[in-house]
Amino acid sequence: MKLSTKGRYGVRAMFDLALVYGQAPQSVKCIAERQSIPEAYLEQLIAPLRKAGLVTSIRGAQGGYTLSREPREISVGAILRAVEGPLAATECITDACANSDGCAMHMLWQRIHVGVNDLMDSITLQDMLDDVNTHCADNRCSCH
Amino acid sequence: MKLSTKGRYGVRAMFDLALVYGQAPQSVKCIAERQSIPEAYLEQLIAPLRKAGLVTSIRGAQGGYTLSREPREISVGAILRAVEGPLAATECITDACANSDGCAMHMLWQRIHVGVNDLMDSITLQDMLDDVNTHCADNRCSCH
DNA sequence: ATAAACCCGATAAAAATTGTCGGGAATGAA
DNA sequence: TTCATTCCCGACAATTTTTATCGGGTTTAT
Repeated sequence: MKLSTKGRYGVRAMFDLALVYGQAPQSVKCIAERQSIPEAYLEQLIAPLRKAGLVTSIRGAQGGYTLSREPREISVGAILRAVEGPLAATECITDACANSDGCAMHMLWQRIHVGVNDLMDSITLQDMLDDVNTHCADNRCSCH
Repeated sequence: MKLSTKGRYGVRAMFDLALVYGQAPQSVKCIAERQSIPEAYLEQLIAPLRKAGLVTSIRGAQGGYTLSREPREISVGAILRAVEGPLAATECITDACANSDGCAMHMLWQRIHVGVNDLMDSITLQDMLDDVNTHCADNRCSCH
């Protein structure tokens, strides 16, 4: 139950885009530089974010990425699922489970799965922007 | 954010012990057989459980392991932390974070860390035993 | 045209996970 | 006492996942 750099990079990149929401598209290069993420790696991570419909790409010179909807409508859960796959899942959850009829183990994994997803979905990029305005002197600070 | 087999095996072994709480100690061999876990691997997983004070070992013939306290007092969170290390942690959480003063990223990881740990700590082995009695025809069923 | 930038698939290095193995130490029972 | 059982410990090996890197193709503003 840890967060991989994949997940952390993904959220940081999306938060970076949230900070300039409504402005010009941001190139992978710029995001990577600001967030100290290897450029080629971030490029890989942003692909699933696009496929999940979380960012919109604009190709060609002066192109880049923007959030595809308001920060309020993008949850951390959606970002993590896009880059990391199902959260807190076991085979019990993703595939069919032979003993799904009341099995204590199955019920446990289910409970954890739902709990973790609810938690992640309850936090949006807008919440993070609000945190910045309320608590943060420097918008550009970034924990790795 | 997935559960490794380490974590799943750990919980299953502890649940197996909970089912016979108050009875004779269970050998690693028996637990491993019942739960279809490689014996030598389970032996490795049970060591940290003992070091965390969750199980008590009895050495020698007819020895084995028992829960070191009531199922009600052992949470899934405690089990997972024992075998997998800190849950949902980033360096921000475990180590000191240079930008811990109000950084939006740090606040996010902190929120997730607390949320996940609260969730895991809110479920005990007794809760699972109750599930068995309420919903489960066969006590021995086990999702992998 | 040209440079900027997205897009895609293959590959490689590093780390973590998932085991396996051999032998030592404690203990109950014959 | 002797023996089988069982916990205990450290080292090692196989596999998988993570974390990248690279080369080349496509699109588009200037």
